[in-house]
Amino acid sequence: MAKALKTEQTTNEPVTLDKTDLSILRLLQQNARMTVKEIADKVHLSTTPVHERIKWLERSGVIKQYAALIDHAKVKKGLMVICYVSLKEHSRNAGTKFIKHINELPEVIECYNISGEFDFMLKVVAENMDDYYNFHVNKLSQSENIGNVQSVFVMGVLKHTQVMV
Amino acid sequence: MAKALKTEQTTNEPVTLDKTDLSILRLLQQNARMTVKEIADKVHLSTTPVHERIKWLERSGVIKQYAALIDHAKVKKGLMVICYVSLKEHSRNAGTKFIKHINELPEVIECYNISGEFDFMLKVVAENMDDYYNFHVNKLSQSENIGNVQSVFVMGVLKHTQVMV
DNA sequence: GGACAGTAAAGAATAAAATCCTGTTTGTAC
DNA sequence: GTACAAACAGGATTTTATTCTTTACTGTCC
Repeated sequence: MAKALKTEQTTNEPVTLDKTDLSILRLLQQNARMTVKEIADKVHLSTTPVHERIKWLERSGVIKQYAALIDHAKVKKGLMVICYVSLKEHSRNAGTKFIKHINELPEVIECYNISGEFDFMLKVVAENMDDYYNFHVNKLSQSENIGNVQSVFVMGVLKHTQVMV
Repeated sequence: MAKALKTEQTTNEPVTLDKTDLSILRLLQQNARMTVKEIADKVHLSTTPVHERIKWLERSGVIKQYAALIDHAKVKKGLMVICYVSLKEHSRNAGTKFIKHINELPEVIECYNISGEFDFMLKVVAENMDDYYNFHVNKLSQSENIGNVQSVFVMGVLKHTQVMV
């Protein structure tokens, strides 16, 4: 049980994954509830090595989380908006404050620092247009450092997968 | 066990969730491996009702998937790019072909139909700039119907949560 | 008020899965 | 060939999920 003994902790270094690791990852990305036995059958191994590999993938930080994915529309968050934001002031402190603000807004489910005209790209979910307008005017724009904001509305989700390896 | 008897199948209708359902959802969005017992303790119920509620959330389609989330950088997919695409021709058939193409490209992990200047927004992961360039030139642009393509590079992930309710 | 139906939950029994332990196989260095 | 380590199989043990049975609560009809 070599991998089990590696004390590889969460650093930012990429790790080396063999064919079996990748097969296991692909299966778990699609269904995190798949049992070790089921995975073992699919990768043609017994449960022990599969279990050890999964634990190693968790310890090494390759698998960073197991999450239940929710149907937006079912929970009355049918509107998705991509929202671009530029700041007026770009000091370290101003940026930190903005990020803190974003993290307190539950409507914002993703936020990226991006290249180009705007500073940030946000993925926002809301119940409907009124709800989004309220978020825009009363929450997002409350930060005094917000410059421009531009909204792009998502009209349809064509692909949304977790599988990337 | 009222909810257990509801034969609510996956439609697009929003469903009604009470406080307890929302608490359970919040926990599972953060950690899909949390045991029924742990959840039960946190929501101050026994395992039975919690188990039944979870099963109902699955059957009704509120929980659409359990997924292992991967650290991009760890699996050598450190570069994330937001990619805008407009098509030359907008017929139903041309759109369908594009979507089919997108679904065959593993680098594209998300694809949205959007409002505004471009038709689609793609989230793409690649190993590095060369890898992305190769994707852009040899894969994405191979569709004969591609008009404009614009790439925005993600310089940092500031927030990425599954929790939306 | 009291019987009744419907709903929600607790507690215990059972089934299934994860986890751990022991030993075997395989490849490699000496 | 022998020693050693990595990777694995099979089975024992522990933990968890699932099911079953019983109890408690709520509102309605008579």
